[in-house]
Amino acid sequence: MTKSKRTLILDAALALFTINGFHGTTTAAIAREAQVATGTLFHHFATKEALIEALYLEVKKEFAQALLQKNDPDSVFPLTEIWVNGVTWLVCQPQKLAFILLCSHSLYFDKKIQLAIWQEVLGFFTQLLNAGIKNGTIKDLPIQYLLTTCESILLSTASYVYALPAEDQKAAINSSISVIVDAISVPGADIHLLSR
Amino acid sequence: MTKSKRTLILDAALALFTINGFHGTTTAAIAREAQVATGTLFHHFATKEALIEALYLEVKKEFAQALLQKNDPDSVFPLTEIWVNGVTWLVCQPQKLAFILLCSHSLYFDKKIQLAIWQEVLGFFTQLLNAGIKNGTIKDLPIQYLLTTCESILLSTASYVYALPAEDQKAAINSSISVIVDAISVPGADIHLLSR
DNA sequence: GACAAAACCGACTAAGCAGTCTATTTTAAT
DNA sequence: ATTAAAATAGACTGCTTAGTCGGTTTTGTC
Repeated sequence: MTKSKRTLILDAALALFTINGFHGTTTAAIAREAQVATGTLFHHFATKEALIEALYLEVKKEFAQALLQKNDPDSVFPLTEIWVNGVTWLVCQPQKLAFILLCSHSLYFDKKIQLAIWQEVLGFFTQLLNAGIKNGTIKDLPIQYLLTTCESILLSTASYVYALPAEDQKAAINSSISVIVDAISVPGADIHLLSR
Repeated sequence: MTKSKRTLILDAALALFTINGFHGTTTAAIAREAQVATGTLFHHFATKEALIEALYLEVKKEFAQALLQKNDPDSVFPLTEIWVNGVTWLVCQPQKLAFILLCSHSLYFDKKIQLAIWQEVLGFFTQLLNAGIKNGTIKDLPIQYLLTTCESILLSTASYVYALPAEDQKAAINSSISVIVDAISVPGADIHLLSR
């Protein structure tokens, strides 16, 4: 089965947005890149903004799934596994990383976009942090602050690691674990308590 | 002395950019907000992009000066003083915080903008970190990674603190110190070594 | 006060863009 | 095979917008 035009359009949009930004990318350019007529583009997406929103939803959904992916069936999703999942996925999907970065402060999205699966990630992570606070491994700071801190360090770490030569990336990801862990956990506490 | 038109234009641009973004703000709107003719705007700034660049330079310069500001004459600029300087300034200048956030991933700036004073900040901070690595207080990670980590935590902390009620801000800033310090320093090392 | 230079004004324009419209092709169901 | 619906095409349009231009006012200097 060949890729649908809709997918081609989204792929083209992702590529162009991450190079030229939302403003710098015209719908005509997206259509051209996708080898599709502008009419087709607007058949699938009512407006340019709807296209951006659809792309945002898709990327965020993929990202959420990557974060919650279970690699080790015995694992119970400790913080570090989610961390490595996240950085690794972002580094392997640099366009999506750039897109998420672009969206994060773009002001293009007035209204909050509902995204069930992302709420799930947030909920899961919140639970993990709360448990950690309770058992004394995570600093007793407002959850919201812990979440935004994790997110911003995650994104900046991924950006940094991506720029590295491939052979250094794995080691850099491992080093980054101590940064996030020390940032939010109580000094000296037993990290492994977080696994439960 | 009354404000120059040039300043009025920059003020208006800052206000509008942080609300509607670069694309969402027309030069006509900036001129209107500044109570100035469009001709005047283009007399002071050759193009819209030149205006954005000028605004960026000014804001970044102010920010750099705020970071390096000496409050305590006896102090030798330890990391935490710079940190508190930075967060406090950003929280007190929310428009400039929003603008810096906006610029940080905007793709509007193709070429690197030279900014002597910012190089100075970076140089100073780099020196501080290197000294810390040498005396075992700062983690032995690549300077570039330490710098971007500090910057991203700084910005996300400021965003978070700004959203808090005024009476909680001071405490939140103090809590944030442990986050940045633990993130980049060697667990158990004597923090005060950093002051030298 | 005469003169030039700089600052200022706002109507105007040329280009670029999102989105439309009508016509054509493909898909799928009966 | 027929037919309706969905997908596709691309020329076209009306609006928006960055930037211009000729003229006017302000500022500073001798």
